Amino acid sequence: MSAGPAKNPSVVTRFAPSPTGFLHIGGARTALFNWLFARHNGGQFQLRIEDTDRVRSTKEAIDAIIDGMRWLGLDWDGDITYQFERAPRHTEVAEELLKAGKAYKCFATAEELEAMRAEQRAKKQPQRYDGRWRDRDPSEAPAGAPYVVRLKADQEGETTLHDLVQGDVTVKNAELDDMILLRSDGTPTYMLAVVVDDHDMGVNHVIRGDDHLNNTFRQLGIIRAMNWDAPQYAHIPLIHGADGAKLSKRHGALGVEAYRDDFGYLPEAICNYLLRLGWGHGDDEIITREQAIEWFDLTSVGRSPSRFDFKKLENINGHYIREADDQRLTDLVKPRVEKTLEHALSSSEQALLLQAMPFLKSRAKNLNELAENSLFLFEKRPLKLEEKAAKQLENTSGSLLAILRKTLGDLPAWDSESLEKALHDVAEQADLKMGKVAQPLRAALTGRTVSPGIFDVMILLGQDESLARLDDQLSLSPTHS
RNA sequence: GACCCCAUCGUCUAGCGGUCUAGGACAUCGCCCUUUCACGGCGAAAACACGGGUUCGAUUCCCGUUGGGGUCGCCA
Repeated sequence: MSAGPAKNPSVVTRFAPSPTGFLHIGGARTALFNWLFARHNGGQFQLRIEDTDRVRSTKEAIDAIIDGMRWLGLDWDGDITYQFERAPRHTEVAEELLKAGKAYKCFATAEELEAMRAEQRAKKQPQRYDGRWRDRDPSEAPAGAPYVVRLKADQEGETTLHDLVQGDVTVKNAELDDMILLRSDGTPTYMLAVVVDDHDMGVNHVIRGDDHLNNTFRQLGIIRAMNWDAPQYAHIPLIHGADGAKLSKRHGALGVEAYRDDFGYLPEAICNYLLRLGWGHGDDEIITREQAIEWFDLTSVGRSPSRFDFKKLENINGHYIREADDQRLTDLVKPRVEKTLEHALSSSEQALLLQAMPFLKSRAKNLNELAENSLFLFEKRPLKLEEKAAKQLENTSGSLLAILRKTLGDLPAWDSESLEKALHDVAEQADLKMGKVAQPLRAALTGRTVSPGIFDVMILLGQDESLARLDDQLSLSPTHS
């Protein structure tokens, strides 16, 4: 039954995106892992919007993130926390640290610091704040001069992080400089805010991108200064583009809504793909949400970055399309078809789409292909033939089409059995292989060389429409005119 | 430049000292099924980065090299 790793209902995870853009694919995976870990343990999964950057944070981005989370089925517990609203609390902690002598005021100007860094760069020294105000008294500063509050970080010893994914990572405390807690305008920085929020929200498992690994040591400094318990950390490797470099737009660094709207992927396919990127469960490839919840654990998360592979995503998406409910697919494909057709589908056309879905869905890897492949059902006569289809008909004798037209026209019953027999008879009489008969017929009926089975096509189209489309081609046939 | 992380087929991965003549999946290439295209089935090709150790024995442990990545903001 419960084959998965041991459960711990006290687990609290969170996803904390900054709303400066859409929910990108890497963020989606981080959210998924946090969600899975919480659900597996029967714990809590929280959503926190890190909107402390007032200039770059937008309402649109917040909506896009929430929309993306919902689409992927990643539901969170409780209300969304907006970090900016908690600024007073962050400031309070900074003041407390200041009072306890664990933080201090630094009056160095931005220009001064830039000069310091430039010098360090020139001397090929590590770039970090040199602690010039660490032991000076504020009275040494010009009256009323602006200042930032910095953490008085430990200079001696080293810190070892027991990361749930990366293992033990040790960094010398001397490597870390005194980070800014409060900006000169009094607003809290990200470093302070995350630590305080995670603590106050009871977050005990921080699962985030590898790019935060170095930050963790700084954050640990604040936690130590406050005498708080540190959460467990799990730094998951980043997703790279197909070329191994940082995920660029061209290589998939798009918002999840692009995967939904532009590429036509199903959320379950995205989740399955993302789950397998960096995490594995033996040889399992297709993993249901229930299995994922049951099996997910942090110890099986890989330590190396993985490359984003559209081909594999397409394959998985194709699998889920084949599995998906016909009505659901019809609803998803309808707007795409309507966009191409430039008019709304009538209720009978929608019914036809639904009826065709079982034959369409095994041939598509995404919803765009699905829509594209269904177009022949709705196109108005006379059909515009694809180049290959036109060529196919050119190479077909008009007499064969005429025989087909007559045979099919005389058919009293329009079901697959009758149609199959009719076509076989025609092929036999003309001494042709089935393909030589079916292909031109397909070209005439769909305008393409690729379609669902020819009998299915005829049934979907109906006898009248099928014959009419055949007539269209017959009237154009040189041997007939 | 400093610090940190990573390293199995083209890609995602299984492997947790002997079971490995290294398994699966995607992609690729054959064949089969077949009215086309898919689906499905069968098969092929394809990897332990390199060099040192440790060990009776390393893909698995340690060190180094190389190669990738991340971080060094009054951004998050």
